[in-house]
Amino acid sequence: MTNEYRSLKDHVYDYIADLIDGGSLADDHKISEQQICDALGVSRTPVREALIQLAADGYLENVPRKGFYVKRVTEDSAREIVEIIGPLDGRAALLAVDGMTGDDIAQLQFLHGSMQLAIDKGLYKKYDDLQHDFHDCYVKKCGNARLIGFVHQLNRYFMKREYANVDAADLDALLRKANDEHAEIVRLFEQRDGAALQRYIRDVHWSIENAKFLVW
Amino acid sequence: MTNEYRSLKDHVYDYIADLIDGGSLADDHKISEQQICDALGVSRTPVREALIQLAADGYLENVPRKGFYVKRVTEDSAREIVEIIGPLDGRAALLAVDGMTGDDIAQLQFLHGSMQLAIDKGLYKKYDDLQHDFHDCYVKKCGNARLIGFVHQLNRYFMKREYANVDAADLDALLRKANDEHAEIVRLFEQRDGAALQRYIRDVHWSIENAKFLVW
DNA sequence: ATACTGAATATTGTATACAATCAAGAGGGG
DNA sequence: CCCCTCTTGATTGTATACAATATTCAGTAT
Repeated sequence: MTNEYRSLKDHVYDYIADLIDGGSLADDHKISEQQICDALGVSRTPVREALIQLAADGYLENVPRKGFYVKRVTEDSAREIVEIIGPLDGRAALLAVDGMTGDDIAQLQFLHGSMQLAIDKGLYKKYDDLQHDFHDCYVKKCGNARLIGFVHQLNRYFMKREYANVDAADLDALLRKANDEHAEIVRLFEQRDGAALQRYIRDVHWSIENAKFLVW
Repeated sequence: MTNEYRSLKDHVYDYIADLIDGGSLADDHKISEQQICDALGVSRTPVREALIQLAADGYLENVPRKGFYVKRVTEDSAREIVEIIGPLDGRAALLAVDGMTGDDIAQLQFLHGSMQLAIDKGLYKKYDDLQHDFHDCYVKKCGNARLIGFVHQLNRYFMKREYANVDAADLDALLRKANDEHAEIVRLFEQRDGAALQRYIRDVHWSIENAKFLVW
């Protein structure tokens, strides 16, 4: 039996993390400590502790004597993420492949189909949600908690993509190409070819050359 | 002119991080908040804030209602690190290669020579220090702060290697092989062959197959 | 000697208090 | 009208206080 006690700090952490992940808090939004205190009925101590942890985990940025701000995706941070995610996601697939059940692979197929549908209907936000689920489907089975944490931290930013100033036809083509790659990934999982999976995800699906087509 | 204010929390963070990195705090050691307060003459508030950040950064483990403990390298965490470091270190080399100056490469050569000397003299701890410097020499030039942070977090564990229960001859052979690989890495940097560097570091130098020879 | 019990002590988690700094706005001079 | 300065109120960073939980240890029973 593990220790299931959760401190107020942990509750505050979840509360703010959910707000950010759910999109309720805009980028660069300044966190008001007082507002959190009032909303949850706790003192500033656990709130500040949660904010420090959120900052360390990449959710927030702490400007000394100014406060905590929701970390926005700058051009620089987007590049940083694209430069790292391929090797990590690919490695996760390699480590996960042996543990994937038939149900897991069926789930991948389902998500691939759902994404195709989302593209057809122009539901780009929905596509991003599904893409997140798709990659998480194998990442979470890689058996490496630290790797899972790294990938989750990076994936949070992909959930924030905005397609506002992108040509619709370009975007459509971009997503269709990406989803064709998802089909290939499913195929390689079916074949249990870990080495090929790692290579394909790392060098093709997340290729640095493709990065310039990624949009925020 | 940037904001160079450093809070007490930041000083406490550095103080404890240095203790851990310097090896003054044994694995599993329980951090005494009061002891830190007395040593630095501050109250518990900034100490606790620093401890929470250190835990989020992988230095410490927080057991609810028990306290903060220096994170030890278990068999599991060692495996986790070995599974991740290759792809990241290799990618860092790829990104760094164009920015490496002649001085940087001379530094790599020097460190390679120093490591050879350390092996000859049986100074294995010294070897680990130099190895850390060697990899840091290019990692820090990759232009990706997040990647640098990840690799540093992983490298901390390598600094903790203990060679107590390893056969001396085996260890000697192991380190000589590793340092031969360092020579090849230097050569590839001289040739500015980023693609080959990435492959070699990821698949040969940090190959998962080699992992079983790594010792703690 | 070992294993239990409970009081005494220490430590953690949280609330509150206070000093230092920041942000916003009123008023005055160019 | 714009810019500067000063004042006021809000916010951050830190110290202290206190309640809840954990640890230690003396005393007792087995």
